[in-house]
Amino acid sequence: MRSTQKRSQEARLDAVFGALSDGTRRRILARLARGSARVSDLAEPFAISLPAVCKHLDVLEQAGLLRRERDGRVSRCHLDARPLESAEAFIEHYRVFWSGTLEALALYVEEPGKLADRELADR
Amino acid sequence: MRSTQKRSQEARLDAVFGALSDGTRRRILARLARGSARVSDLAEPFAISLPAVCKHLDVLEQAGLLRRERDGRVSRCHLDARPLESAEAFIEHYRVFWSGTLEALALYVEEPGKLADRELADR
DNA sequence: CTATTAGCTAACCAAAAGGTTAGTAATTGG
DNA sequence: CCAATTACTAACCTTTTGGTTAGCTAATAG
Repeated sequence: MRSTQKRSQEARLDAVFGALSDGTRRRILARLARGSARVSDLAEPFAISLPAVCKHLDVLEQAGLLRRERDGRVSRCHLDARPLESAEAFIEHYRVFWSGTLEALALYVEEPGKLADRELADR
Repeated sequence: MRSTQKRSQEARLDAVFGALSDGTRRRILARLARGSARVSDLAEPFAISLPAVCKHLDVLEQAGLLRRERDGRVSRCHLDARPLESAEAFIEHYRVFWSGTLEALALYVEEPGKLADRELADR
């Protein structure tokens, strides 16, 4: 139960960060943020083949970041940004380590383990 | 100058998100958040070989998330979370799409392009 | 009806990712 | 000095990734 939950959350993070690790996919997400679009519209800015774009869409869909809604011969693609929330939550734990105000980091250094044990427990 | 001092922001995001897309590397980062550690210490929790861990450390180092400081035969590894700031900045642009308060999203829908053109221009 | 269009599969390819074992270099403990 | 430890390369293997071309299906325009 706990381990199952943990695994799936880990797999979700794998998929989301993996999806974000490619510039083409990030550009597709940026395009979708302006509104839903057809596959051909999404493919238009790129110098790669349509099937290659389809594979990128598959990756985004697997990560839960894109939904496809088939209407006739047209697939309309929508952004679903919700999986980004867990990705940002992960990164957010490290904010203290880059934050301009070093008070929090100093606090951490003085009391090691306190912050880490609470927010960075093995996951 | 041999080392590329200024790396494109896109390549940096590729590297950072790619580094985060693996659970082993995320666990290594979590460990480093508790303090610097030797390579063997980092490897200890994992059922993989030491060279495999070294490769993960290489990936993290390439992404700028880890610094190695050789002291004798020991490499001491330090977290450098600063590259996460740009990763979070990227994700942050999409917060409006998952945020609980839907006012901003509604605003966006009413005036498409306004928000997107300002914050999500393909870079 | 026919031709075109939109989106996909299938099959293939090269390169990268993630792992292994074996071996090497340098440092350190006995 | 000798042996063990630490971290790393080198070489190799398998799977995944990101791309291709060719071909297929379903829907639509004329």
